[in-house]
Amino acid sequence: MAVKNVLGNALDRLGEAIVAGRWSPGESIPPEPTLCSQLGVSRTVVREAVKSLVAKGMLATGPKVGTRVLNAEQWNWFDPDVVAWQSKAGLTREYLRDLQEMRRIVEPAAVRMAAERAGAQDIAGIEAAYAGMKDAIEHGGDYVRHDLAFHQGLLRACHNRMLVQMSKAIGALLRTSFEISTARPDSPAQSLPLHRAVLDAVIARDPAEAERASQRLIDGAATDIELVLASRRRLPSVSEPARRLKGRLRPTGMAKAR
Amino acid sequence: MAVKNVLGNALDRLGEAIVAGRWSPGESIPPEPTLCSQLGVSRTVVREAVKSLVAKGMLATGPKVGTRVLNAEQWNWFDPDVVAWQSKAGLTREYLRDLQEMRRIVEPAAVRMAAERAGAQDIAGIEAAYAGMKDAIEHGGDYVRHDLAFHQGLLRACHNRMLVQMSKAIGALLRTSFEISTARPDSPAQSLPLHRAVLDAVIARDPAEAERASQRLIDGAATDIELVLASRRRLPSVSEPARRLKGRLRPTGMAKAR
DNA sequence: TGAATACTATGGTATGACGATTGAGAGCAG
DNA sequence: CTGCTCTCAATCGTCATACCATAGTATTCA
Repeated sequence: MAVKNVLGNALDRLGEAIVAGRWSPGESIPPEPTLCSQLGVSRTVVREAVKSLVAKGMLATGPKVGTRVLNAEQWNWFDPDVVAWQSKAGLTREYLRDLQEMRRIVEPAAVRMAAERAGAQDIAGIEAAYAGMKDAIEHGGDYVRHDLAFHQGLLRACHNRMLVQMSKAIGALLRTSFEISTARPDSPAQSLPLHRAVLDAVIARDPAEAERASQRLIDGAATDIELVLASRRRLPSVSEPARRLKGRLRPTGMAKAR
Repeated sequence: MAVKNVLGNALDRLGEAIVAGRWSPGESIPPEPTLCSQLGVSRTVVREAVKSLVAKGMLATGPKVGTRVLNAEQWNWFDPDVVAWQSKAGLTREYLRDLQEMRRIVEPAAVRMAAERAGAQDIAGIEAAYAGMKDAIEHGGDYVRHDLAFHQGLLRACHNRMLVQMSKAIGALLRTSFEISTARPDSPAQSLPLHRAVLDAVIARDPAEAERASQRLIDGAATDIELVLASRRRLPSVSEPARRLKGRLRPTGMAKAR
């Protein structure tokens, strides 16, 4: 875990605040000098952080008009940072729904392509991830990490830059569905054979079967998530203003573990 | 068309150079002072431009190690700027292929969802775009713009933030497929009824039919593109270094139309 | 010869100054 | 009193400079 530099901290805090709904879309965030004191950094850093957020489609700036928060539809939802901030701020119902729908559409198709195109290296990587998952279940260990690697390997094996992009976002979904399986400890063990089936179909170069197996795998995770979505009274929602943070952002500048 | 500020120009020139393959992945771009003189701007601007590119996943920086170009797989391919730069640098075979595959997967599914969820406003927008397309064919006019609006409206009507994101990238593909129809002037007229069919199915709230109609529409465009891909001897490719640009970047600082 | 140390190139941060743009209120005419 | 114009000021945009932090690289010494 490396420590982040000053800019990284400021960027994260701003990004998290925006994603958490600290300011509603269209609203202006405080002017640069104010942010400087609130974040405890120089104007240089504030400006570079803002520039990064502009680049991610979250802010728009203009002289005199201030720096405004854009509508969430314009954010780069495939950006790893945006995904991380959203995950930290709390996965809303809408976000999980969007993510799940997207995954349901993209992953089976990508797996189908992977069955046609995966190279030996791709398969070796996925096989290693599978071994890690199995080992984690049998002897304890970091299951999520290998699960992530499995799906990411699958997505990468389709050799399509656009589709690979989505693996980052899907990662957030996987993390959540594992969070959930805390309540259902048998979940990983149950889904392991489903993973195996996908991998076997890819190795056998059977696109149709690979697609079906992938769908079964995703549907299993989907029901898990829906169970929890239904059980939780309410999820933290972007639409409810983060009134607790109404004061200034905490101006701590201490290095943060990543 | 508004004029861009200094940062916008510097950012575009850097972004275009990177996308055009001016430096290969892993290679360091010139140090900041060099970029300052090459681009004719202050270090502040160079740094903010670099920060934007870092935010888009194209660069990584570190003290002493320099600023390195990341592998193209890590770029935010759904970022409008990245798409624009790639389009300007020349659409490579691989890029068009990736884009087309992605569209083939996503758009029919999105249209299916749109048929279930589209509101009156969504449909009104798409209907207006269709009218624009028809008018452009019959009386001349900007066909592409309305075609873009049509598909973008469709994607937005599915009310899924992730899927909406992709409309930006698909726009680049549509522009290309229209560029192509210069060689086949009847193409728009032929595809108009296909568009109508999609819209009708959405209005009728018939998801299955909407999906099929969308597939027909996309396949039509796909064959057009493949024809041109096959006819062109070779497309400008990122893999071939942009040797013509070997000297310094042109240091013109003039305002540019956007 | 190898390892510890000093050096240096390069990005990271802070500060101050001035320019450019535009929203908003003041002031004037009708 | 209403409506237009015009000035003003708030805020971002750009530049310049200085110094710090980090990590390769060279140098020196055992």
